[in-house]
Amino acid sequence: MKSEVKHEKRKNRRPSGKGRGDADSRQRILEAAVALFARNGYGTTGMRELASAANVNLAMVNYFFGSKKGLLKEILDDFFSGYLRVAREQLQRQVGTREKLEGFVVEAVRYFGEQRDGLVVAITELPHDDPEVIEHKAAWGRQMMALLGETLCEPLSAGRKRPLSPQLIGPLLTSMMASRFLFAPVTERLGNGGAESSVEDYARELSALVLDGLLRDN
Amino acid sequence: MKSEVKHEKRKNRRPSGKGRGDADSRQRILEAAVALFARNGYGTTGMRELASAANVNLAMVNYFFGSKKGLLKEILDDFFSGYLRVAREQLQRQVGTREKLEGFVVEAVRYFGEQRDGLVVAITELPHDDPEVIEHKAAWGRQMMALLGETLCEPLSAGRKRPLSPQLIGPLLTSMMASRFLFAPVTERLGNGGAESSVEDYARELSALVLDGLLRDN
Amino acid sequence: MKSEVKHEKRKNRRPSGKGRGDADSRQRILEAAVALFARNGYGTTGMRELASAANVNLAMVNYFFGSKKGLLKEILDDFFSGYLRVAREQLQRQVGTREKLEGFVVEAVRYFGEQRDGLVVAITELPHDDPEVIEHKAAWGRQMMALLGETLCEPLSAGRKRPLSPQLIGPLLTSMMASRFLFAPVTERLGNGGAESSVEDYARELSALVLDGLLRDN
Amino acid sequence: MKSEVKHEKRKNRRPSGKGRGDADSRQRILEAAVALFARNGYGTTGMRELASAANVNLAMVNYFFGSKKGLLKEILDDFFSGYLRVAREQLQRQVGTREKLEGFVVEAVRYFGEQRDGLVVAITELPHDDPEVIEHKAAWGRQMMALLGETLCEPLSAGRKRPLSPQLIGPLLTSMMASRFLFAPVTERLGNGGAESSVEDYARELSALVLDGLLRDN
DNA sequence: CATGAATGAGAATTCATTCAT
DNA sequence: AATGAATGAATTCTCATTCAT
Repeated sequence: MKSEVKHEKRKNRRPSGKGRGDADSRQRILEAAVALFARNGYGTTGMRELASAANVNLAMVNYFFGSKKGLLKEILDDFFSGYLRVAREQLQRQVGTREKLEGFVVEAVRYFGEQRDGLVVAITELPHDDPEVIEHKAAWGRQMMALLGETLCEPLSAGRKRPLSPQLIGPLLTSMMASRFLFAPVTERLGNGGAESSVEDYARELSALVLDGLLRDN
Repeated sequence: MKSEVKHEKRKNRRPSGKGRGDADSRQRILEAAVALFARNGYGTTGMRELASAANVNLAMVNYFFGSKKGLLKEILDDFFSGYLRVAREQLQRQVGTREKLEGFVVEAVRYFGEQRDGLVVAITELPHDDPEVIEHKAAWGRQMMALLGETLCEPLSAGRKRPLSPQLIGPLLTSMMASRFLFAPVTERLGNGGAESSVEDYARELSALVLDGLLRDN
Repeated sequence: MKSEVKHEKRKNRRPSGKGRGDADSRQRILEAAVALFARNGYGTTGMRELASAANVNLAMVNYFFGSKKGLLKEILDDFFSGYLRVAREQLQRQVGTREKLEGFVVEAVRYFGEQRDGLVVAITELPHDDPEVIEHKAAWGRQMMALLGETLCEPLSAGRKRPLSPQLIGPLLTSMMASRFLFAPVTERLGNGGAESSVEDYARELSALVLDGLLRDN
Repeated sequence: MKSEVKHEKRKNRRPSGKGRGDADSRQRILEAAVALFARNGYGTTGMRELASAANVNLAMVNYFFGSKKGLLKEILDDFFSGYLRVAREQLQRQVGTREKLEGFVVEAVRYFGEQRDGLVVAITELPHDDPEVIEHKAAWGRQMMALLGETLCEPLSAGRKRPLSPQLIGPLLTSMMASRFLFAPVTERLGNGGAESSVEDYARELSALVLDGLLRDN
């Protein structure tokens, strides 16, 4: 309550200006948190574990983020805002639909690859309907849906019997692109001999699969 | 250790035939758990919450499942074994590849629809690499990969420059089919006016999208 | 309360007369209990652990002994009654004091060696003043004190300035004879090269020391 | 693991100098623990009981000592280090063997009298071979054995047929000196009319018996 | 005798959070 | 900005015990 106000002000503080190149505590917490939440789950990760991984005092987490949930919200916001930005950049270009989609898939997959842990946290927390967090997710979802509706569903639905709704392809595309990263801990255990393709190849392959299905009018 | 053995034996017990219409405690725990884990996350759900939802004494959870993690493992096993069964039934039929895939998607989506909560638990716990749980997931993954390799990747890779690996399409197909259920809590918040398509329609639509992409040789 | 009555009756039951040579459950429980209590402590040992070590159903412990504490009391009684019996046999003989004492030390040490676990339980539970158990211990203590007073303290005090009280030499003798067994888990860790003397030698050595002191060379 | 390090540092903290006459929490816990463990046994004493006896919050025990076992280890270390110190002070003096032994017995008994509870905990936990605790005990045992070997066994064994090993007389002397305190709860129940000798008298009497034996009149 | 289910209390531990310094 | 102490509630799990079968 009161702490919300407090850390709202602190949110964009700079590293205390000591001139040291030392990464500041706030950032270290964020990095440790996204890594731990991704690997152990939000609920399972304790704040002591987190504080010691970030090499900060336990009380600093609440000092900077107000609460554990505030930390989660910031992680989700960071991830979703980046995802939405990438989507906007690609889907609002003035090019053909195929090109738009290709660009979106390639760049979104690249983003996912860079933000693996953020992605995993976002996806695994998606279905959990915590009252404080769910509205955050819905807000981002709304924006993404609107974007997809305008830039993709309209042109794609043109030649189709049944129109494609953003409610269908939003989750669908996101899930597809995320699949590799979501399953990574398991597929790595399967010992495929290290023949794992690069993220770039994965993006291209995925793009092709997606496109030639979606573009085919049925 | 020793308790593992014990409740292994208890696993398939019948309701003790007391003539009471009262459902078996073990089953009630399982049902309450899958629902709560799906909605709140495994780590976030407490055993008090769970026990009271299942209307059993708190200690019964440990009595039947040994630990909270044991309960999770059983939920995961239940879901994955059903998924694998459905996959086998559809993919090992002696029909064309298109028909096989259609059958798989339709039936798997139906299964996912019936086991929404189990699906959500399985997916959201996928990336969390708990040492005790990860091997369970890997074991099921291996079987699924083998099945997909034999029944899908081989025929599909025939006319392609680069072969399709089960490591790619396993996660991909699963994610696609799961996407609707995974995002449900968010999409429901978006107020699409209840114009949600039925699971059957969803399955067919998905099947079409998947197929015409995958079958096109590029 | 009511169970006291119940198991009082059961106390001296015979093995159900099936004619099988199989040691009966009650005995197995007793043996497992004395071993576990000695090694892990009474409070630390759980009844599940006990039941499984004795290879009996968990409920059988309460069936036979009424409660965990009842089991302890029986163990203590078993040990103390045997100790008192040995003491009586040796100390009430019509021989010289030295011979009496020698006999007592040798036979008591032998008994301790045979009942190591019982000894350890008795000694380690000695100082713990549980209201239900303490009277048991006091009752045996009284008998032992009386015996020592009559048979040892009187003759020994004859030529002394200050008389030897049973309150002094009772604990003293018992502790001395028990010392080897009490410290065994630690001394075994010290790696004395296995050059451990036999219980018989230990008894003789101890007897000499008790009688003539450390400074006397024998 | 990580918490081990933390409270290692906390170990020798001073009372935070708040000017409050209030004794340090850590110390209060230690004192309450040694008293309760001595009277009820380590396993039987609960942490709620302990916390409320020490008048601290339940969580402080783990905060300061990491675990209940950590608390036990510290209690044992405190007692054994003091015992070893007393032994060193007396046995390493440059005096005759008789005088050394007399000094040792008198001072050790005095120490035992001052640390009754610590003594009782140490002795009653001696035979319980908890993997985490046993090495602690063995470490102290080794040092004591070495000391006794050098300072006592060598001179004493001079005029003897069979040499006296520290493995024999270490436990023996310790047990003898501890006997009074170990049996106290029982002997007090015996109602000897309060004619209990002082600790100093006990020490002297014991010293005489040890040196010259029961049969020698002194 | 023996069993498995069940119970409620309690175990030790960890939780997220607060606060004075 | 940072710290260590402290808190009360909650955590998972185990306890000894009971009971119907």
